[in-house]
Amino acid sequence: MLSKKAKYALKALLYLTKQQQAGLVNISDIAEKERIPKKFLEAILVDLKTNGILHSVRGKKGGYSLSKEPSEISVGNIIRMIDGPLAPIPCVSHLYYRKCDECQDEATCEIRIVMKKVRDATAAILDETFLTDLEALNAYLQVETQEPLDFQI
Amino acid sequence: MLSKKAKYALKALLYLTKQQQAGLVNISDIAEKERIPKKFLEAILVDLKTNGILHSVRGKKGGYSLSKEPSEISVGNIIRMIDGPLAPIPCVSHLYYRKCDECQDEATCEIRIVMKKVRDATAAILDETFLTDLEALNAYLQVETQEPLDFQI
DNA sequence: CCAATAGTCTACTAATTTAATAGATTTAAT
DNA sequence: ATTAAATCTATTAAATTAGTAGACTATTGG
Repeated sequence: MLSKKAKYALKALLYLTKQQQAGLVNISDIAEKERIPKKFLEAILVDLKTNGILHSVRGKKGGYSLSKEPSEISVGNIIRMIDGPLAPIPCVSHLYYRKCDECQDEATCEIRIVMKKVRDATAAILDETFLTDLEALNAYLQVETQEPLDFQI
Repeated sequence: MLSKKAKYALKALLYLTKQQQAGLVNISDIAEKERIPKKFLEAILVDLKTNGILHSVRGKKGGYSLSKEPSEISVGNIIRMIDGPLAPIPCVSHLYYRKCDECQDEATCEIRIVMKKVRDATAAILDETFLTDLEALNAYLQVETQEPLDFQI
């Protein structure tokens, strides 16, 4: 499950992507428009800043902006920053590899193989979806609302 | 993240699959061989029984066995029984659909579209991997241990 | 029938993670 | 100097996860 924190991060970053030419955007603005608890959002933005994708200016007229191009910030990156590994079990993570506590022998663990497939499929999607893609998708959905997309819920 | 509980369930069921012709297998046996805390395993097995994939006999000489063919029990099924939806957010789940709390408008939520892709890719793998597949994989890994598989960790 | 063995039920607890909140501090603009 | 904004430290509340304890019930074999 994606945490609320990660979802808030995605929403905030997407908002900043849309507002990119507006310059600095302040926390209260993001919190209000995206309905994110302000204090919680504060912590999230500091986190994203520490991870190098946000830039901030303090004081009056201060605020946040993206410090990288939205075409270079992937959903996978963002989720990893907030929630950690995409992998369903630690032993199949690329960037956060860890031996599973319960695992007797990694080399002959069948569960591991299946979960590796899941992690690879997930990463293939999330690491190739960038903020610009979400922005484009949003624009599309706004217009096509009358005629809904054909995927099944 | 897959919970330990779900992982224990998978291990227990795989053990029962391997022991299928041995008839009934008791909790202590599974717990010991798979190194699962016995009392915790008890609860898990009751859960799986309630979900209709295990059969049990009480009393001396009692124990557990699969109540369906291992070729009909998918990893996806098992995980859903223990951890709930495969979907990373509730609004893209097929079997456990729920509106996301934070969501203002589902129809124009970009995050939803990406997460739907992830849920579909995950389900495609887990719903098509059955206990028999894991068993076969295990047999393969046991033999080929000398020459490891060529996938990357 | 009774002792041993094995599943079942109810209840609790402990640890961890998630989702915040409060309040003081620092920085910059006007 | 005042105001608006980010930042830092600390705490808390709720939920989830992982596990434990102990009494109860059913079956078998002597």
